[in-house]
Amino acid sequence: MSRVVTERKDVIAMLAEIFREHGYDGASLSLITEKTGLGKGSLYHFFPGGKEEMAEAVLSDIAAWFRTHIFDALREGEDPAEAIEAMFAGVDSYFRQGRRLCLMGVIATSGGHDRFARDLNGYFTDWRTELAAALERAGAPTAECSALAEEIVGGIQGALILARSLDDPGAFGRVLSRLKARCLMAPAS
Amino acid sequence: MSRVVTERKDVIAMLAEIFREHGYDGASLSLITEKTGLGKGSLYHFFPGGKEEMAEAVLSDIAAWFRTHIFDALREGEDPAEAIEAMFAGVDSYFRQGRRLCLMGVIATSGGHDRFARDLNGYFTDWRTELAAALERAGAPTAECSALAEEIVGGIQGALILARSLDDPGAFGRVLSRLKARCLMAPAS
DNA sequence: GCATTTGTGTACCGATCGGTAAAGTGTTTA
DNA sequence: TAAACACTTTACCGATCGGTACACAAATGC
Repeated sequence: MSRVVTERKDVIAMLAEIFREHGYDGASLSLITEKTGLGKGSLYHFFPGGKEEMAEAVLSDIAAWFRTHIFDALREGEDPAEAIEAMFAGVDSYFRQGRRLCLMGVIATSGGHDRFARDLNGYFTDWRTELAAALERAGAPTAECSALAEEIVGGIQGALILARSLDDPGAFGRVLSRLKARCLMAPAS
Repeated sequence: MSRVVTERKDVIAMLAEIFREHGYDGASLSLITEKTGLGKGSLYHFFPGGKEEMAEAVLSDIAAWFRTHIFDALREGEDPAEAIEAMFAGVDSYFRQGRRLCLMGVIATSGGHDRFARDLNGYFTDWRTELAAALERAGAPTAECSALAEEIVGGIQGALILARSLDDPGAFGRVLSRLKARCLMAPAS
């Protein structure tokens, strides 16, 4: 049944926060052991590939979350406008109203981003593609959809950086609602 | 007169590219000595405070560039609309059409961002403030200006991350031109 | 000329880096 | 009950980390 000891998925969740907070290079093994409460032995038991496998596991975990909670809804939702609205709500919640960074963005600006280029590319490509398709289904002009999706996906990343840099999480929500307004406006245009 | 040997400002320019490319933690002293061609002795002669002073110098150098080339023009330009247009052109050029990351953004997503929080906050605060003021002078509705400026400054950061992650520098220019269009649209609304 | 400043190269420091090895502790299964 | 498995602890590895000390060379000032 439910065990008290730490399972792999719990470790991944903790690792995600550590990488988010300190970046890939900044997340040293000693920091990881300290924050997770797990010794190196346990860590290398779960992730024989070491730090790189840890980050890989976290990234693919995040990618899976977005796929099931955001992208799939955009693609399969009956009402595309509703799915887009749900996307904004989900994003706001996932990034804790601007208090949490996007690990994909963190890795993208990290030195060793080449190592994870495939994950990053897949994540942003999927998001852009699915959002563009949903926008079109919602009635936005075909020519507009791809560029608008690009603007929104990028805008979310930028808003997170802005909120963090200004030490003003509220900036995230403000930008988010403006981006959402653009979506609702597009079909009418 | 002009010397062949490396001057402090040349070192700062090289350091900027190294930090951009590898992040703060990823830019090791050995990497810095290799890329700059300067030994530790020279480095610590220019920057007695070590790596932290190097980053500090780079950040204040960047802040100064934006102040003189972007912010001042936004504030003092006779034609605010023209100054905004120049801002977009300057930004596109500065970030090499999306092939260069913003070091402020890189540091913001870096673990040791607390150390440079003041620089980051100043940079983004100034940009937002000056752009909002220019927008208002250009005829945008007062209530709109601050939020629009926030959206644009954030949008630029996000576009850089997107361009890097998608390995598609063109995405930067596309988002940039859409953001610019929003500025030109605002006064009319 | 000589002294001073400015810049450089080399060797070294302790601390920490990511990673390994292997003995030990449970818990599960046959 | 005993072998098998899952997980942890501890000690250790060589490499690299950021930083220091100091002798040394090149330019500069008088």
